[in-house]
Amino acid sequence: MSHLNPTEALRDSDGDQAGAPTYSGFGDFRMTRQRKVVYDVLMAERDHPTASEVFLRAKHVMPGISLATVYNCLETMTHAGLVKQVNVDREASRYCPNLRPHAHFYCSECQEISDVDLHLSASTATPWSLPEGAKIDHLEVSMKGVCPDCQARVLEKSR
Amino acid sequence: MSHLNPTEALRDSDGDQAGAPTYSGFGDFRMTRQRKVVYDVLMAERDHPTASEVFLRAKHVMPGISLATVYNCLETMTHAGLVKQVNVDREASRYCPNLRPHAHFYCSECQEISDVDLHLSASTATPWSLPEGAKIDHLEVSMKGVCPDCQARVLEKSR
DNA sequence: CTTGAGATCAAGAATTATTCCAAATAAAAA
DNA sequence: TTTTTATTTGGAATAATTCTTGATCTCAAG
Repeated sequence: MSHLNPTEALRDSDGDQAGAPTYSGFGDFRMTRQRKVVYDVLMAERDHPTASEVFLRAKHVMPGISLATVYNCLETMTHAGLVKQVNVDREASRYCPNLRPHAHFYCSECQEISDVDLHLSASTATPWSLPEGAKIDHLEVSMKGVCPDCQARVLEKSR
Repeated sequence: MSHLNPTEALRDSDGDQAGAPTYSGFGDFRMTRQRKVVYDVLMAERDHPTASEVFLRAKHVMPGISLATVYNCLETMTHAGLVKQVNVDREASRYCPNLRPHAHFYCSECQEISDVDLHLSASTATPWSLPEGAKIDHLEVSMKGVCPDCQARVLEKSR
């Protein structure tokens, strides 16, 4: 819940030419103009764009930004824990700013990815039992199937 | 448990030169010599090799086999449901012949992947609740962390 | 205000896993 | 056997991502 929007750490956030903005560290890294753009782009739509899609969107705001930089920003922010990297099979990584524990549902009909909340606490039951003594850093749950909307459409057709 | 070893469908299974073996379809595809080799290689060790690793192992048995063929075989067999493709992040896909529902645990210390059984039945609780009306075809659960062995070693050192 | 150190950005080359292609070969069907 | 179809192969092509290198930027010290 209470999680400071990291871009608030950026003073002087108007335009991208005017007087050079003053930067300010956020956590362990500098919230530069390009990083802010990338982050804002991710926050703007709650979908799961690939790096190239982020790149395209970022160019609207900052035409000079480079793909390499977008990759850099995404990696930095992923490490910093501001965004999550989502992988479905071996397709291009996707990124999302949803920080709550969640799984991803990939619809093979409309190719959209949606979030599915995960309820993980010491008490909730899981369908797996970990080997004694293992330490878990990351858990990734991804599902592939047909989303409710598409499923409805499919059933409709076959009537 | 009772799951016919698919290579048993191959008559004349000795050597790979002798008189041309007689082939026989298995399910929907031909169990060719190279497919048998790839499958046997996977069954031989219960680890999670990448396509290149499978390729290397397969060459011991059939020196002339090509990487493209290994990829083809793995894809065919994955579709046929004989092997599972395992993806961890965007690293090279790995393959395993464990057909039971299971998750994968990737140890960031020893880089080994191990299987974690999944108990999925209509009755078992899951930490997620699916959107009403969705149809699930595949579920992939993968974890990253430190396996019991490495964890023990780590704790040992820090004492 | 200038300078130095270190971080970040950018453009393109390089890498890596994987797929595609077209020709050769092998297996199944006739 | 002959024909038909599937499979194998080696190499080229692709796509996402990483690497490299020099330019640029920020912060803090002088």
